[in-house]
Amino acid sequence: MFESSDTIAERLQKSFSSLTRAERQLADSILENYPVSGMGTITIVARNADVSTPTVARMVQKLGFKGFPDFQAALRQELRDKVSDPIAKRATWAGAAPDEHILNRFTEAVIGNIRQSLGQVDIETFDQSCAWLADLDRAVFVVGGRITRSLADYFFLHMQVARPNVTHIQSISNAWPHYLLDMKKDDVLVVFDVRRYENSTLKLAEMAAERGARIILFTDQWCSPVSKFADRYFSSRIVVPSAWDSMIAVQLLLETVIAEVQERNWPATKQRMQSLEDMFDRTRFFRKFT
Amino acid sequence: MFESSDTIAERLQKSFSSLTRAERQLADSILENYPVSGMGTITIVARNADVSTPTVARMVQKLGFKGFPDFQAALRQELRDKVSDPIAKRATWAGAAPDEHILNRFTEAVIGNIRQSLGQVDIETFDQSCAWLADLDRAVFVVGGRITRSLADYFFLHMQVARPNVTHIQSISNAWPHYLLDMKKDDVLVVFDVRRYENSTLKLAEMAAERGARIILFTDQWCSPVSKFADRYFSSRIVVPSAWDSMIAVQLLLETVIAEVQERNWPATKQRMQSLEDMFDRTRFFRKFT
DNA sequence: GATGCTCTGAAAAGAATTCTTCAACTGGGG
DNA sequence: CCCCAGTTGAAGAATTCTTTTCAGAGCATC
Repeated sequence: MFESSDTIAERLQKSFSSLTRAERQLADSILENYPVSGMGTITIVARNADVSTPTVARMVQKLGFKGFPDFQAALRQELRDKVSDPIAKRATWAGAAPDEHILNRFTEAVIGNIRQSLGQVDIETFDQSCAWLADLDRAVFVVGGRITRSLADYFFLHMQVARPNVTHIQSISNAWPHYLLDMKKDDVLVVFDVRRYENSTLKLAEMAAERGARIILFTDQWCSPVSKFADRYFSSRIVVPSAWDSMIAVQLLLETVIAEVQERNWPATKQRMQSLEDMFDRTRFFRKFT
Repeated sequence: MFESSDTIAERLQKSFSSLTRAERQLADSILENYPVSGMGTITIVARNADVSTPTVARMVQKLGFKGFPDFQAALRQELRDKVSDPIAKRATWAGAAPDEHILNRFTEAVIGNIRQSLGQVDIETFDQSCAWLADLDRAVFVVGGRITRSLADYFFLHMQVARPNVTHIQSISNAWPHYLLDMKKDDVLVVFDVRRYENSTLKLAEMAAERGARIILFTDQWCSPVSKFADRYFSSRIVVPSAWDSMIAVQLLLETVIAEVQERNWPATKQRMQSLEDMFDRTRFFRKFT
């Protein structure tokens, strides 16, 4: 009678003529605020439609469901499909490869991560972080961990272009405390910490906080314990179909922060970039074209 | 503590830092497919998040609800409001920010880059590159440039987990030629080179090619001259609304390659990861949870 | 390395819910 | 006017869900 692909709304309309008076009343009520109205308990759904619970139970069975919970599960699934993003469901990314190719599966997951991570970013956090980083009166320190050291390095590199007074606290040595000597109140410490969270990073953050530094943390969805000491933090989703984690969402935030900081300091940044170019020209490390 | 006007998503984010490990796992699961994931019974919600039912009950109380049914009623009300809102808010990435905010503009550009870059990937190139990298008879060398050194470092780190015999040719010294001594025919050299292309990288690639190494190149859309010597290369779009370039598309390809190589060598990779974990446990550099 | 603390999930008690039965009702036809 | 088929809702039984209790496990501290 029903196609298994039918939505519940379709089933209701298809069988509307074979429903009794109270059942039609119920169907109307469900369709009226579809699909939310069907989400409560059977008691609530019944009361909203001014019918009795057995009426609801009977009707969902008429619709081909085993019982009310079965009906509701179908409704939830429908909503899930509907809400899940239109962009996410896009055609495959690497057009030449089949859907199941790792390129497509991986990219799909990454896009999802980006969406989620961006959706959770607090704008005030972003703007304030950029303001601190663009403030030339504050020195900037950057520290990463085992996995995130390359992110820290990347961030350091670009901050260095945008402004003076940036220090990368290399994670290789135990000389960390030395850096703290130069850290003044209101200086900025940018911390990267993802699973597995590192004890030494936590200690460093704690001591920096004691010195009155502003701490900006980039972490994953499970949130590093450094957040206790952080003035602002960004948490990103990093799960991909793989045995380890993807840094893409973190890097995206990072690049955006860099872009914004450079923008805020544009005159200075521009001049620094120019000087850099000049020096490159003179050293001939780089090729001008091709 | 909470405004009564706060959405549940906001409450979850606000109090995320005060949640425990299992609770964060749960919060994450609820946010992942918001708000549908919170709609089932407490048992279902708990199972989806891989936590116990008491954890769910405890968390919703922390969020200021009287119990799970109360929480769910609030969720339903929220969904009802959202659905009935006639002006469906246009989809932006960072929903809280206006369209013109740098977060949205930048992300939009990055997604475009990813789409373009992925669309141009040749599957044979991808598969062949992974095959070479997964072949334990070949040694792997990695080299980056000024900007790409952190990408090279990231790649090196993860390759090292997946297999033995990986070398990162650090760009800091002039000791490059030394590495060539160990490079045998059919070994693999992974080169990163984006604008401005570096002379020393080009020279290195040329000499490696002479020794019969397989060269895999990651470059930008304008294509480094190293491509002359490369057996396979990936070019990615890297333009963003900023004075410099975005490495996101490159990094995405990179991570996908890593995922595939680890997959191809899974038994070995798994064992190496296990050993690594064991060593971490013994050194106590890392925290197991929280 | 031992002690105290917090957190977590298993299990059970308590509180809903869902389902079933059955009597009452409605409206049409004899 | 009465009867009957079909429908409806009240009440109880069975099930499922929610909450509480409690013991074990992991982390921090000394």
